[in-house]
Amino acid sequence: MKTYLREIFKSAQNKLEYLQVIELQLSKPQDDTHGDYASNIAMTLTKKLKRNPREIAQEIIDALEFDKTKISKVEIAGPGFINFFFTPNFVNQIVELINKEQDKFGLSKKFEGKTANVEFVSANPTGPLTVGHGRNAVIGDTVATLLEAVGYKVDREYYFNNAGRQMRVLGHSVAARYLEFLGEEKKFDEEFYQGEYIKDIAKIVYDKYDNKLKDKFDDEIFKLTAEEEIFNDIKKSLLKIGIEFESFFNENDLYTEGNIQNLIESFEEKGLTYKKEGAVWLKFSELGQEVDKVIVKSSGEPTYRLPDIAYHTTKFERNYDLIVDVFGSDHGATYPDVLAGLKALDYDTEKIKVIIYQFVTIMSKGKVVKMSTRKANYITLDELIDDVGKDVVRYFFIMRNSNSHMNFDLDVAKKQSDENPVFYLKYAHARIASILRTVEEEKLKASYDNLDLLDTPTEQKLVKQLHKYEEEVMLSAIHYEPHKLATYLENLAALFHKFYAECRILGSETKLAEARIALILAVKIVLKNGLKIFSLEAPEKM
RNA sequence: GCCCACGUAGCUCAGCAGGAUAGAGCAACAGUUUCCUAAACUGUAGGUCACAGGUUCGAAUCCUGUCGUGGGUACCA
Repeated sequence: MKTYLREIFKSAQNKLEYLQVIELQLSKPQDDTHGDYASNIAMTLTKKLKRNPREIAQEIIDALEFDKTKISKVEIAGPGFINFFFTPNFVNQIVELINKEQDKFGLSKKFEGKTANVEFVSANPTGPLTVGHGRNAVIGDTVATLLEAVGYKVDREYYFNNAGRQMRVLGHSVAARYLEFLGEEKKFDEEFYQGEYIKDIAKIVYDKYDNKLKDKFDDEIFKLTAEEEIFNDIKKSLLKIGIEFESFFNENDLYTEGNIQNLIESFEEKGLTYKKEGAVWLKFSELGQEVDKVIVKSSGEPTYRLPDIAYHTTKFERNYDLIVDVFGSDHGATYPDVLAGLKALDYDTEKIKVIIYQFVTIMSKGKVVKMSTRKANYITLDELIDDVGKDVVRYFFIMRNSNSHMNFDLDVAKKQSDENPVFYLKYAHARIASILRTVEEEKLKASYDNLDLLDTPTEQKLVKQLHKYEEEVMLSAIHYEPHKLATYLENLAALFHKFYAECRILGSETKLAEARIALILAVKIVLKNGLKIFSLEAPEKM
């Protein structure tokens, strides 16, 4: 529809010169008595032409030449909108197209040949994934799928750090629990990880080594066993919600491969570093940041900024066209440093897109649950999945804008899981499947010969919603906003349920029934394709 | 103090690439099953789009300020 309008406006440019210089904006009016598409072009021209907008609108309409079998009506409304109404005959052609393309419908080749790296989760192996990581995981995975839907070849990447202070404390925590097994009361330090899983890991060490590590509190075994066990659990949890990574990137490799050292030298060569109080500072103030910051501590250890920058240089060296990072709002202040550092080294930071999502506030029994991995007062992602199911968890985390603070009432989620919107979507799909089973028994089949019979307001709304699918996928992908597609699918399901209530198939005249079957087949395909982007099941029965 | 995000119906949130009368779900109330799945549909009620200015033909949407909420502001990651 939109393409056709652009075409007829283009041909009219010869008649009206002012159409050549102005950009044509087409919008979908909220109220359908205002047509299928509206243009504000006459209003934007008022100033330039110093004429009444309605008058200009009339002049434009007179200059437009269009096919009467496609456009049924063009009218001027309100202050000077030009409203276009399409014929069912033209609009309904999409039904056949969708049925022809099946699961390819909605996919785009716009970014074919381009590669993207999406980094997400990236939790260090110090404990099980929590509900908080869940939002990160699902946003990252869904954005990756959306990018694939518009043509990108995507690598999902998990970045982790198995060195450093956090991990030392983890090792000590296990060692302390291990000593408890041996009956030795080593005081369990307050900074140790409190979770029960530490005891499980200590038990594994004990089973393997008995009491041989009794006097080796600092032995690497504790840390290594912990890392291995915890990572296994993390991968299991991820698999449980349908997420698999192409690669796990170990921060430690940046040290052993020399990336860190090379990076420091690069900064030095550019004259961007200086020493002060025994530490190495980077001149962030010359890179558009407020103050200079330490990149190597006086102890000789780099701060987190250095490996983060070095890590991103590897992404550039791996030649990705697009680099996406998914961070919680607690990292909001660190990524500008990374970008500034990369820019100083002449990397094209335009390729980097950072998605910052706001934290999920977990409510239980009317109270806010404060989460801390170390203190072990958290709800794990596994527990949540077991409680409400994978699909509800996934949908819950992408149905809202990443920028919005989200409240998650655990009690409500458990109690009302039946009323979750995800069931509404699935039910629409299952309902169609059910109709199709019945229709088959009645020996009725889909036909595209009389699609123009689908002309009631309800049917037209439903068909027009199908038209929007491709654009919604594209917009959700290029703006990294999965929730837009979720809103779209809910609207589609609502329109279908309304159609179901108003328009029967069995009992209708055969030609109409066949056209309606074609329509619901198309709706089913779009629902299924949309649900697939979210990695949700599209059930045939419920 | 400074930086980032948010503030829309009782609750959870869409709408924010400026457009016509601000939407959905839940909760409340009233209806709809001899008829393809009632996990559905229809209707009623519910709003100073935090507040105050500005930009313009037009602002929930863009800009400035104020208030409120969350996060950040380390030689922790």
